[in-house]
Amino acid sequence: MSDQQTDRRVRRTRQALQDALISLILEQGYDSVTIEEITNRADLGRTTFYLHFRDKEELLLQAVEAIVEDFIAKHGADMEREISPKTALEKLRLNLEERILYHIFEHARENADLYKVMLRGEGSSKATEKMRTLISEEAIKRLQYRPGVETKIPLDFFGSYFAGALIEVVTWWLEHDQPYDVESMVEYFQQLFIFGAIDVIQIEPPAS
Amino acid sequence: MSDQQTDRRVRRTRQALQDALISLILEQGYDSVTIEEITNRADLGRTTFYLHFRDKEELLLQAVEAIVEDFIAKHGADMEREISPKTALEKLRLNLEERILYHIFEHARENADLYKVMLRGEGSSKATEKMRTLISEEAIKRLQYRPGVETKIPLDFFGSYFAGALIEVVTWWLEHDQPYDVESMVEYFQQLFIFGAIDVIQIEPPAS
DNA sequence: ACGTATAATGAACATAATGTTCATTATGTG
DNA sequence: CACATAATGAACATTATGTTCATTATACGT
Repeated sequence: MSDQQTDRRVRRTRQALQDALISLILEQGYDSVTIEEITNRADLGRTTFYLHFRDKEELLLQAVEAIVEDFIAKHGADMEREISPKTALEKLRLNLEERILYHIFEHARENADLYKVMLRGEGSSKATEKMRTLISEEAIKRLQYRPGVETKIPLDFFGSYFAGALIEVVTWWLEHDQPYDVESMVEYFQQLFIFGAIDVIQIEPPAS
Repeated sequence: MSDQQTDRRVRRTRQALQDALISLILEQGYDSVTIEEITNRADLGRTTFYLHFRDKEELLLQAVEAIVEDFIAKHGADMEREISPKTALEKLRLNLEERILYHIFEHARENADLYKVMLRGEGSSKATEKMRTLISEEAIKRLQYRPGVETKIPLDFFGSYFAGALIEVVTWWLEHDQPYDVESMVEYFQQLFIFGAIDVIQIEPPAS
């Protein structure tokens, strides 16, 4: 976990700067945070900042990378497992813990502050952009591995749709202080994504 | 359309500032654009900017409001019409021109530059936020008007899911220079949203 | 435990953007 | 054409950025 390579002082300093930036963004928004405020909050000299990062954005991007790496370290194996071909129905029968969606919501809950900043524009746009791309690519990868698939819906369209829906729902959930538990969120999302809104939208019961 | 109330000079100035900001954002990103660059591009004195807007963000937000008002002026009627209760299947039978989704993609195409800036973080986060909220609320409104609806999926969840998916897909489409025509985009989106990914994901044919 | 390498510091400075004031000029409006 | 109001640009105060450098503090290997 903690880099044995880098000087302890460096690790401490970077972590302090990162934490300071996140908390400041949550308090007053990304734009208005100054380098001086960050270093004050982190109890460091202003010049120290420039020893490690070029600007605010670079600091935030590294925070995003760190959290993504953390997720992959913990759940990379699950992700590979879930990619192995299954029908949608089979996937629904997986245990909660076997579903990657479950781990995503869990991870978001555990790192709520950072996720809020990463996902919604309260952070820098490039940080959000990075997350979006990662999720979209992951969704596309899952689809590509299915050999027999034939569909008129283009892969990137599919990826964007999935990433957009997921990120927005996670963001909404965090910003409203997690009004439902993780299990429910996974349920709702899978319902809507796999079976669509047809059951939700229609008034009459489905023609059985 | 063009306010008969306000001085022609004011209209011209504001429009010029707006256009300058949008084009500059698309060239170099929101953050790095300065007031002076905006007024130079618009061929105006720097002080003139402060006669109309407090800062960059206010200017961009007004641009967003303007484009939303433009959409509502043009398609507000269609939106009301579509809200009148129909089953999902009935909705699919509507003519393209009767579907609000169609007009959304069309409007995005016609105002591609502004939409790109509004929707993705290349603009300020508050602008994006505003659009997201508007779309989410509209989606929720449609659902609420259906009296008999019973579902375990919370309304706000539904709204976020819809808004996230739609915005992301429109953004992807614009940023990739509209690789499919409007009709196809509407088709793809409706397919995925209403009937879900089950047809896309599964390998075996559905157990009929 | 010690010496060395390297990190953190704070003062100083140059540069650049912001936001305001004000007297003057230009331009739409009725 | 007269009047109201918009645009202008010079001047100025303020604030953030980013860099340099000599000095102090601290982690690391032996």
